[in-house]
Amino acid sequence: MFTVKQLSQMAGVTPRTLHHYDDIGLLKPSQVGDNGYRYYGEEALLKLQQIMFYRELDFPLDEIKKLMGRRDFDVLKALETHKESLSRQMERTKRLLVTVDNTIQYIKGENTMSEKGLFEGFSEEEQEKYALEAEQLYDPETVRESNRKWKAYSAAKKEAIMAEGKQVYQDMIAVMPKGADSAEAQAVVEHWRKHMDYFWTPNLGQLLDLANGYNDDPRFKANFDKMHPKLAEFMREAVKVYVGKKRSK
Amino acid sequence: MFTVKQLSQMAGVTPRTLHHYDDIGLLKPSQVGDNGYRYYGEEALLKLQQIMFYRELDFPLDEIKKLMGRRDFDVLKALETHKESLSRQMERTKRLLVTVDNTIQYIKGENTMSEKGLFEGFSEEEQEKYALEAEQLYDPETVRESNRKWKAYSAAKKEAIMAEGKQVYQDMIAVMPKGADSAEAQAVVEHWRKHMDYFWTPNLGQLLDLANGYNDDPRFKANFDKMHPKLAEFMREAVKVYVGKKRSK
DNA sequence: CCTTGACATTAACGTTACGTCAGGGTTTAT
DNA sequence: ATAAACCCTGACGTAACGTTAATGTCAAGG
Repeated sequence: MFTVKQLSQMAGVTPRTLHHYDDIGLLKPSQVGDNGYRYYGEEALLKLQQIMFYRELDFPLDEIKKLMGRRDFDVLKALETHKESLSRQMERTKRLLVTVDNTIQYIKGENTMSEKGLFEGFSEEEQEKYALEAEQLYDPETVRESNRKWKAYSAAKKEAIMAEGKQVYQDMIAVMPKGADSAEAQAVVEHWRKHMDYFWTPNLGQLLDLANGYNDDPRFKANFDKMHPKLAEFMREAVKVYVGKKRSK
Repeated sequence: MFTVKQLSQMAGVTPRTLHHYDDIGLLKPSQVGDNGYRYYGEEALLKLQQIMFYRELDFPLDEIKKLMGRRDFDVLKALETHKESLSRQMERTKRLLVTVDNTIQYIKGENTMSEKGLFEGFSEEEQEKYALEAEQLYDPETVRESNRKWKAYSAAKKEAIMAEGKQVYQDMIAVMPKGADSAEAQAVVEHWRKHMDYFWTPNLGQLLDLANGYNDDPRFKANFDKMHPKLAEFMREAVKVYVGKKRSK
């Protein structure tokens, strides 16, 4: 017979944990003394080890409770289910990692930017850094072309282009009340498309990808959010409509 | 000015969430009416979007609170830290997935086992299934040799070997009180090593790997736990001592 | 026998980020 | 005027214990 402390040390948990398991009826002591002391036997140790095995797998306690002493088949099903949830969790974590990474890159870019006193949002370095990843996300050739084109511009020209870009987005915000499928919004999208020619000439599919990228890429998203919190989303909608109309023609 | 519901719908959260953020001082309303109603402005929407961005990355609220309106450099550090914790989480989940998978395999094996009425723990099927993974964990050639050897034995011989194996483990349990470095325990390890010859002849490093495998592989672990909850661990210790002594000679 | 230290008990609050009533005002539309 | 829809403030519930707090028990030594 073991006392709480003894058992807890053998199993590598705290006495409090045993109290808790007793409270919720997951692991009752084999005996209880007149003094109220809990006493556990060998079989309790085995049970506790089973419990801890499932705990390591992140099963919640009441799941474990239902699982213990069940037939293998049920356990099997539970494990399969659990496996899927673990898989989903991993996918999610993977995504989060990418996002964090992107954001880190973004902030680093923004830092260099402000150091160099460039106008906010799309510094040259940022463009380059972005290009590296963009090559994987989008089409490598077009991205490289975009970069070549951009670099060829003079500094003044660059600023003019950026300013025009900002204007486009401001226009976009202005027509938001009209709705993404309004004539006004569609006109701005048209303008935006022409503006893109400074970089490269996207086809309809790439236009969609770009609008989606504005939402999904945190560096873009952050810049758009600065202008208007709904801008990125609105553009996605508007571009979707635009492309839909163009294609149906 | 937006009411709670309006803002909540724009941002995709519940009003309760806004109440909560107000309570903890993470996002206060821009104004509060005489009736006690909360009213939020555009800037609150921006802030909320920021908050939700961090929330998506699984930052706890008080972290976000500290982070908001901080200089980029601090945010960068926080993100780097967070990235590491995400990485760790992913490693862990990866490990759990492997374990769950192993366990599922183990249970399936146990089922076939009992169907075929073989003695518990190490059925032939189980051996084979195990071999597949063992080839990746250990050395493929030796594992294959082990399998060839094992298959060559008659059923009676197999049972005899298994029985001897059980005896070895019982002996091991018997000497546990003496300690892993006791002469008695070391003698049993010696015996165990000879016993392994029925399968193959491990060198010292492989001996260690085996003992570790007893602890890390859930199918082995479960069988060992049936005999004694501390057996696997004790064997690891004893074998470590054994190998240490042999090597120093 | 008494004290001391190590151990045991129960009770109850703290943690995280809200969900979910409950009870009761306010605004808006009909 | 009245109902629908919305607002408010509590306050409990969640998961799995950690952490005091107040108090009882046991074994050993003086």
